[in-house]
Amino acid sequence: MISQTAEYALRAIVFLADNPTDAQTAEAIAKGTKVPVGYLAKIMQGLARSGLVTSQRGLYGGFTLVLTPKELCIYDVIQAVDPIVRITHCPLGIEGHGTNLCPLHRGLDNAMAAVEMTFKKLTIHQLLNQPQTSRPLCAFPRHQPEE
Amino acid sequence: MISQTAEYALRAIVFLADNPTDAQTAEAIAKGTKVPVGYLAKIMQGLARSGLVTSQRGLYGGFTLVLTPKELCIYDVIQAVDPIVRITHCPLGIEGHGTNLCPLHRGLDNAMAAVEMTFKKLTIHQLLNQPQTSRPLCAFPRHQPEE
DNA sequence: CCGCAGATATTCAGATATTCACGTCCTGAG
DNA sequence: CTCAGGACGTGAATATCTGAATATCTGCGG
Repeated sequence: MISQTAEYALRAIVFLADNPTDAQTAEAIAKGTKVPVGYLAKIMQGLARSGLVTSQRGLYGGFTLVLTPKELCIYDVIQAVDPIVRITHCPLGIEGHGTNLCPLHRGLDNAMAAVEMTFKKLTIHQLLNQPQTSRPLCAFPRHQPEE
Repeated sequence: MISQTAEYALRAIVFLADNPTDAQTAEAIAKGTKVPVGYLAKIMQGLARSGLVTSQRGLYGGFTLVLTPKELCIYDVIQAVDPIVRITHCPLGIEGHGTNLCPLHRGLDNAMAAVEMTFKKLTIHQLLNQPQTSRPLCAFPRHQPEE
């Protein structure tokens, strides 16, 4: 349902949102989110290309969020790494289904639309400050960046 | 988002619902839904094992729906072929997240719950008799089964 | 110029999609 | 009752795609 890549990307974004003071290196993010370093690097590149984060090479380099957690929703992240693809035309290639889909795919697409809506309404800020649950984040229960 | 397998399974189910008079052979379903025969056979076996369809070997054999289209929802079909797996515990293995997930995965799981709900509310019957769209089904716009 | 850190490329592993061959069971005819 | 053919059942083999790991290159700062 939700790909591993999306999971990782979300963890990384949340990590960045939780440590906004300075740029976080790929290694630091990987450690804090328990994601394989090499793979995370690739994911971060994707996020950078999509404009969600900026990357800085060299000493004291790393990744930084472009938007504030309030402006950033889960949908943006997911769309950046493996996009939710809506059904725009009949997969069977039936002619005449250009504008209006057949009921089957209409229904499926409606479901996808519901997912999109859900993800669009959820911001990173909401994740970090949710009222119901106690813990602020999975891997790091309200710790201070050790330094 | 929705796997190819689920797509195929849904097409097959809809095909059966649209031709309820007698058992449909795998080949017939494959032709009517433009699905590779061999692969569809395997999918149908899965549906049979899940109890959604019954199979009959021999001459005039084939597959038949067990429930009526009104009793069968998309969720059942999808769950039979590649189930939607809900997040029940923190993928990071953080202790103390047994009962209440961290906000991130809580949010993701909520999204999945929304999908589940959407699929559970959509019956095959609704697909075939949707008011908005004109065509009853993709591959076969209100044809009579040629015999 | 040298080391750090991201960028890129290559490779590997696993899952998914697809095909094929053979076995097994059912039906109907003789 | 038997037999032949039709149709599902099962498993293996193949191809393709995605996820993941590794190694090398490029750019930045001191």
